[in-house]
Amino acid sequence: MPTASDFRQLLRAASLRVTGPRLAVLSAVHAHPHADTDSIIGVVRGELGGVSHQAVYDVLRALTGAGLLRRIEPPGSVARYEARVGDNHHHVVCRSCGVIADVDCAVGFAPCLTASDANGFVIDEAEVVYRGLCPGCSRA
Amino acid sequence: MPTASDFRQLLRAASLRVTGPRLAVLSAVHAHPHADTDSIIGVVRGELGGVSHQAVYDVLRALTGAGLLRRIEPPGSVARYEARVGDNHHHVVCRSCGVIADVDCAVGFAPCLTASDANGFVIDEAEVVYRGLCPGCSRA
DNA sequence: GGGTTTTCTGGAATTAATCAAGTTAACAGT
DNA sequence: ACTGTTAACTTGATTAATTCCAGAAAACCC
Repeated sequence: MPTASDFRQLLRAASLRVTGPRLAVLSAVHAHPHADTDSIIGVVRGELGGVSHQAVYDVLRALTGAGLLRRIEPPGSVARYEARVGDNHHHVVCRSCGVIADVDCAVGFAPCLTASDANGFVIDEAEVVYRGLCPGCSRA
Repeated sequence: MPTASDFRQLLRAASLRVTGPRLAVLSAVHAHPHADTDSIIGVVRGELGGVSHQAVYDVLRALTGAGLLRRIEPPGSVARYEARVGDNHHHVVCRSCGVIADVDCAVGFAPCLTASDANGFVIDEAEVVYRGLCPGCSRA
């Protein structure tokens, strides 16, 4: 788990000002992968006290834009954020309880990126969402 | 393009009552693939006159549940609907203008369904969203 | 430390979608 | 065809997530 000083460096490296809300959001997302905005607001407020929801929205947007966080929008869910960036990984969503887990790319390269017919689109990324049942729900 | 009588049969085969709003929604989604709910409401009202938005929401849910329509939720967009169901096809979203196009599965079978490590999940489906630039935007 | 620029606060507004109660209409069975 | 039952639709309010806005605070370059 990175330290506050690591987060500070990440922000500086991205030419972003170092602020309390930003450090707290980075820490919260590292500690709670796939958390939605509301949960992150809760964690951040638990750490810093009063922080406006708007600040968290702004921070999430800035950090996502800078590539320090990744925003995912699973079908049937609000936006969620994770700190694993830069590696080509995907997600599996449980049909029953909605829990999300990471799934590494099966074949070692960007999966399915070579679509047969892209209708003239220039494709640069493919995101895969798997659906199924998590270990707990598949037992029940 | 299917006729009103085709839609009627589809509804009956799914044990759904045949109503004006349902026929109009089926027709609208066939004519406008990847349309969002608001656009569909507009098309349906143009055809039938006054139809409540709630009716359209209800119809879309019923038809999706019956497998007559498919609901997609592209990142950064509201829910959209399409009439192509039952074939394993995916979508490409233009980063610039947001237009959506169909992409057939590259390899002929469910792509990437064989994830290397699924964390114990029982995976039964994989949906792929490609991102890139549409022909128009890639020229500009 | 001072000035500039970005960020945060507080509150209102927007958008998508759902909920709820009552009315209307489809269709199965006579 | 007529009627009863049940599903579907209407109307209006409500929730949830997110964004917009103007002003106050604070980060950081010098």
